Amino acid sequence: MPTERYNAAEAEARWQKVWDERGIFATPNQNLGKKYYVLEMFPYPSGRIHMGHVRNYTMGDVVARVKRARGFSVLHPMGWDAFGMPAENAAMERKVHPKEWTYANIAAMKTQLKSMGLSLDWAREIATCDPAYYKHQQKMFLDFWRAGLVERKKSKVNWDPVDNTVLANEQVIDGRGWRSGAVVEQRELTQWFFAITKFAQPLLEALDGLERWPEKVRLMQKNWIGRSEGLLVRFALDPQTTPNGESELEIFTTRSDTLFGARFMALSPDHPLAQAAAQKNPALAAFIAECKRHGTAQEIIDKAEKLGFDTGIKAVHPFDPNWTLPVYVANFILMDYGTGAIFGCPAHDQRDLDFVNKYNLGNTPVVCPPGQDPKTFRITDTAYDGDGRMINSRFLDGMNPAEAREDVARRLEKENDGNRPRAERQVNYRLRDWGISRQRYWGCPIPVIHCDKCGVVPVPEKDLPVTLPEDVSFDRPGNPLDHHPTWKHVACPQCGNKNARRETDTMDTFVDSSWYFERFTDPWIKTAPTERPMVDGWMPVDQYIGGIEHAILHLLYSRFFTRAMKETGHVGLDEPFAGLFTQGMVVHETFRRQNGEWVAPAEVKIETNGDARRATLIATGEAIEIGPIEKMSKSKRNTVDPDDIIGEYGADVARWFMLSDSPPERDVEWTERGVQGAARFVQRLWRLVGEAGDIGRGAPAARPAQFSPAAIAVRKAAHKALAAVGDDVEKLHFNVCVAHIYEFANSLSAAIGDIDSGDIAPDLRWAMREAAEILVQLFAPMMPHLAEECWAALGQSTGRDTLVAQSPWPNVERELLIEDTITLPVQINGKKRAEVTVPRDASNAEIEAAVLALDTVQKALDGKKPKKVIIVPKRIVNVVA
RNA sequence: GCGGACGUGGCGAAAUGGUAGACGCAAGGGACUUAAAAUCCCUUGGCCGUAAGGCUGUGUGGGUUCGAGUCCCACCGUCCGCACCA
Repeated sequence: MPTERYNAAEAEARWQKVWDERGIFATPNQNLGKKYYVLEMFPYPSGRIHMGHVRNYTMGDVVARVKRARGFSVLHPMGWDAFGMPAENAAMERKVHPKEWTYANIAAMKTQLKSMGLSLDWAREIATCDPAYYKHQQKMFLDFWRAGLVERKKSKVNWDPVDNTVLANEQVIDGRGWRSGAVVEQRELTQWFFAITKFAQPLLEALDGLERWPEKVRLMQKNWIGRSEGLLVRFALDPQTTPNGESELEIFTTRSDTLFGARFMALSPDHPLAQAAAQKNPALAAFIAECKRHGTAQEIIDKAEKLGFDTGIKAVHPFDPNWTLPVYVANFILMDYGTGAIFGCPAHDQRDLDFVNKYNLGNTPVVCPPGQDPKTFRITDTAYDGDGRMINSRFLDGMNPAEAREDVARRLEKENDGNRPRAERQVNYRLRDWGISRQRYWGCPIPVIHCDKCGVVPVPEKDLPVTLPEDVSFDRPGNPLDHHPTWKHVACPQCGNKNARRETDTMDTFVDSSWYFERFTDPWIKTAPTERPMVDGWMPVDQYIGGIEHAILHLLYSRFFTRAMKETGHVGLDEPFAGLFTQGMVVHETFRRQNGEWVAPAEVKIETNGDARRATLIATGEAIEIGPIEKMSKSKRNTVDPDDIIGEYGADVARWFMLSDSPPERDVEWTERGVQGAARFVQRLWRLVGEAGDIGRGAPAARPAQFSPAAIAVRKAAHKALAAVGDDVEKLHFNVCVAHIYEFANSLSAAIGDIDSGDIAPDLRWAMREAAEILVQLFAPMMPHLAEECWAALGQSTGRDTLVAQSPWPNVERELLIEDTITLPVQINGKKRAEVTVPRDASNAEIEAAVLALDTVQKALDGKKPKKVIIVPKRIVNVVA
């Protein structure tokens, strides 16, 4: 057995080559048998991997390697989310073509990922910017369109007047464009939408079935979809007061029980009735213009006063023809929720109360809280939105609000306003349709042609893909596709009109990432997005792993997309991800110079003196302030480059440390001390396996029939660790797996230390070899290179020539987990006072007798009989004195 | 404002309602060494005690239970998500 230090750099490259040459991680699309699909969220090719990637892909790799060892056909692919803004920014800043920049980044990052030793099937690699990929996306766009899942409609968008582009809500910071800093305008543009709202209800309902998703993510999606049940009520208007004789106003409410507390009606500034009234009322027009000037940025909304303008229109209370309500236009009513109009019940809605208090409209409480006297209950500054009894509400008085809502709904449903009921029960969702149009170059072209005669015409399938032109210029602001001299000018595929134009908008990059996991199941098929037997065989993804930041957007879009693909025949399932795991971030201390400048960890030297730590700048010796621990980011310069770590310590050390310190869903702090601890353990394992292997070398080939107590002890430790790691890895408790492996290594070291090296019995030699092999197999998913090296060294003595990456997961011998005697803690009145050791199969009566015989118990009982003796089998005994 | 999660040694953390602190890091002591590195051994929640041992201890206060870090209620603190949604 070798005794020199394990040389990670040399060994890792060597084993990666072996895996590669033997192609052991390629998963053929045949005889799937027991399948397991493990996937990490694919990266954006920014140019370099970061520690977050290392953590994410290590977790996925552990799962993939364990499942492979357990006999599953494992699909574990990797690809590139390759479209997006940064490539265009690079083009503008560095005069490099987005495609060139993107593919150079992919090449660089692929080299980095390979150095991590991930068990990926690179034969399935895809890049979303490849026409061979986005061709199918365009095909599905057209399929969705035919299926009524794509709409083209006008909508308000965030428009950056400097960059000349639409911005997503996330790209608007304090009302300004994140890049240009320009004040963002609200513009009405005709955009392409995916009709995700058509699936609002199924997307909501299916959340309950996603049992292997974090509760947090399910809840976030539930809130995002935002279902609320209420009543659509048609208020009659006094036509004398409306601009064009309008006689009805529809509102949506969830509080129909408070109708008798109504004091006013309010319209969104964008409401048609408000717009019509403004035509005839310049002051109102001015008010509406003022409302629109205010952005939708959060800060503005928080501070904005509730403002209204009385239109002079009068609405009639649905239960009293003689009761009229003033109709206001108000700045806090959203046009795109409900009907864009409300009735205001100030006593039970804080926002409405603020409004009436400003305009002196008064309020009537209609729900009396429990314990309050209805005669004296008043509302002044704080609305009451709790439960209680109805008051001041005629026929509703005495009911609780839920009963009142039901009563109101029943009455108004029956009442008829000509041919329609006065009210209808309605469900509203907060979820909006997904606007996918982007005025950008580096994205998937929307396969549509605009013809003056035929309107909007789909690109015929034979003409797909619509590819991006490569000769584009980024010198002018705006969309290069629009500026291109020839690209957009085409003939209409329907009528032949020579003056038709291509759609120059491209798709949101979230579309690209909404189905890549389905493409991975057969990335070779050229004629369709998916090959049904394959996609149906592999899907769903059994374990998806990624950051919590995708809890809503990516994961909701993907759920929608899979449903849309099912409707158009591309897949056979609704939910793409059976199991989801959201991993925590990698965080690091921050360092600052006296002048406030951030300093990178590599530039800082840290000295410790007892518990005190002192940092200095290596270059100058200047004292450095050690700041808070924060997410690794370029701006704070607290990043650690995976290449540097892999170069210095090896990939196994990086992988082990990423798994060892914190539970995977929590943030993990990257520390030099921690990395060194992992590096020490790598060498320790190398020595330990060597020592155990030496002892095991003389072992008989066949399993001995009998084992000595020493051999049994070794075997028990091995099989206990095997069982524990096996369980915890299924639960993704990698940090606990790491602890079990440490524990096993410690006990194996101790066992070796106890052996008298003179004459070692064959059964002990056999047990040692078994233990060493189990140890290697346990850490192999986490430190695959070291494991291969150890496995090969152990194999020398038996002539075995296999890869640990291809060896089956060992079977746990359950009988080794059972002890002959068990030691039970003994409590007296719930406090632990003693221990008692009894045979495993002792009866409760025997245990009780043994416990009552204990000195401690005798003393505590002081001659009296215990009130009760509780015996929890194999757990604990509690004597109640 | 609404919703959710979390709170355990000096630190990262374990713990199906059943012996709190496994495992790692850091720290202290020791062995080996001319010395250092590397490695190995011991100690390490707090308080009292020479010791045996005792008391105390999972943010705070209550409760359920034979038994609570774990379940329930209230409060304090931290973090996250959503937010003019009718």
